[in-house]
Amino acid sequence: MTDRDTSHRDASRTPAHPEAAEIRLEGVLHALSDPVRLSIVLDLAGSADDLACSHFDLPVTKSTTTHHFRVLRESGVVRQAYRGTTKLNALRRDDLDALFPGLLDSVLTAAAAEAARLTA
Amino acid sequence: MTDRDTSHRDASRTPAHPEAAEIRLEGVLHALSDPVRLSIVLDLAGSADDLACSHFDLPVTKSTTTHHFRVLRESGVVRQAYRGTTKLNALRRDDLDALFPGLLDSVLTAAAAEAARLTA
DNA sequence: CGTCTGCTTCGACGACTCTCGTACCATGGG
DNA sequence: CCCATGGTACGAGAGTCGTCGAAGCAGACG
Repeated sequence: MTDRDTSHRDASRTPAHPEAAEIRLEGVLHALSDPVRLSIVLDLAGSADDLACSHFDLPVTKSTTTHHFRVLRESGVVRQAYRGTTKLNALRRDDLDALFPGLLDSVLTAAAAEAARLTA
Repeated sequence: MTDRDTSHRDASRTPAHPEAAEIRLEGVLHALSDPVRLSIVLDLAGSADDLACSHFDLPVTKSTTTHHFRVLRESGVVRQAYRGTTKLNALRRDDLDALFPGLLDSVLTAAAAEAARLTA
């Protein structure tokens, strides 16, 4: 722990994220087409700031949860960062809005509308 | 063939479409997450009116084309109707806009933007 | 009538997805 | 230092998806 003091800190454990220019529309749509992932995104959008993975109450095991978060991360929908033992998740609102203006909002609105429609 | 005189005419050969209330957001997003289908929708949106299946120049065989059009129809994205030997396709803009306001437009805009971004 | 065109149906195959359980690692606290 | 906690890695299994070719059907047209 001399000059590599920060090597095992938060930033170094950050998993690989695609650049904004690497985000593909098909990938985003595919990521959002899964009910579990859509609920994650919906929950994430409803909260003001980052949420830990453990916050979500999903009907799948931890392995599957990891898988879904990876799909969301690799498609460019969320950004993940470690903080201690937990992992914080945040929507990449800025990047998505810049690339696909209005898309995220309309999907979120549509998801909320559909949820209301089906539970009515 | 007495009272069922119209049974083999255009309307009767119309394949099954989901009701507007049956359209699911996940299904729509999944349908749009395939490059071939997205290009179909894009082409369909660019044209003023219905387009025949034969109009599209897709990099797949005819069997696969049929498959993609079925996915689009069954997810509620397009409406299909026969006219003679050809089949006409049209976006279900009204239904989609009513269910998911702004979604279709933002996807179309995003697809056009991405196409321009990748061919630049 | 015969044939051509446009689309469908039916397997089939490879690839990918979602799911899981188990084993594992890395951080933080007693 | 040891263990509890939160998340990951690695198969593995069931299911779905995209693709194709070959065969078939329904109108159109000579």
